[in-house]
Amino acid sequence: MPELPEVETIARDLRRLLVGRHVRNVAISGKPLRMCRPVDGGELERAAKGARVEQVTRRAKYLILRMSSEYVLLVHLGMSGRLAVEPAASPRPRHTHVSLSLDREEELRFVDPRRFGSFLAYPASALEDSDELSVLGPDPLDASFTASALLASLRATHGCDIKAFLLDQRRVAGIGNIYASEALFLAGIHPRARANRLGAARAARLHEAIQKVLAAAIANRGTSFRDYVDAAGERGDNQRQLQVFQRTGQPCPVCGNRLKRLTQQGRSTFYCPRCQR
DNA sequence: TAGAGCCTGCGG
DNA sequence: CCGCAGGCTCTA
Repeated sequence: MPELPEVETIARDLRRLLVGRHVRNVAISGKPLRMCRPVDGGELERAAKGARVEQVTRRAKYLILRMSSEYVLLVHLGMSGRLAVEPAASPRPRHTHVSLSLDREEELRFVDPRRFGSFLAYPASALEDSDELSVLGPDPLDASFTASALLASLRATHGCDIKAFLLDQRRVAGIGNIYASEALFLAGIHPRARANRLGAARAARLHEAIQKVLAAAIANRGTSFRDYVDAAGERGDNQRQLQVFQRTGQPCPVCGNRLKRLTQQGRSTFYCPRCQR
């Protein structure tokens, strides 16, 4: 469900809500999360129990909570994950897999019906070299993500579609299915175009489109297409800005042609066959 | 570099 | 009942 803009919105919310707060207790559902990996309750307790939240940051689609224990919590929301600060007295939602009780009678809850997300604890010193972060490409809003870096990365591929390239977190980290379609539309590039055949001019347009689409989505506090909500339970506003995502059959906002859908890597792609070549 | 698989829930 | 869903990992 959440891509970079949604995770960034949650990170900003949690920064305001959590920094300086103390974790009193840790409770887990015991159900395995991503790839059947159980939440390590012991490690979580070492990391969080009695510790203070010092910093909240984001890397790609990961949230990073730096704790006073010299541990970090590394959270991925998968498809259906939610993180929210709620009154401890409120009933825990179905599929609450991790619950950190805080001061002031509140809880930080990780709710994830499909369990594609993950909630991990790492010693802070081991975070950069973790399996999760060490393989990630540049954050598309980071200074290291330049048009020429994108071009070089495109040229290093071996014939994959540009859509698949954008979803590959080792190439660029943070883009998901919504913003891949939206960025390709804005750049006028067909989703089936070969990544390694894009020239410098088209790579530069794609680079600009990616940054534009993501920055706008962050400014709008994310896209709430179905059930994404921020850390306070509020919906985002960016769904009004989407040009092609889930608009099969509707007129292209630029040329009026019917928008189409195709499947790549088992995921839907939405595009305008006339504007995108 | 594609495809299957992992899970639950929703809407047609 | 079916297909689909904003992600990722393992396999061949």
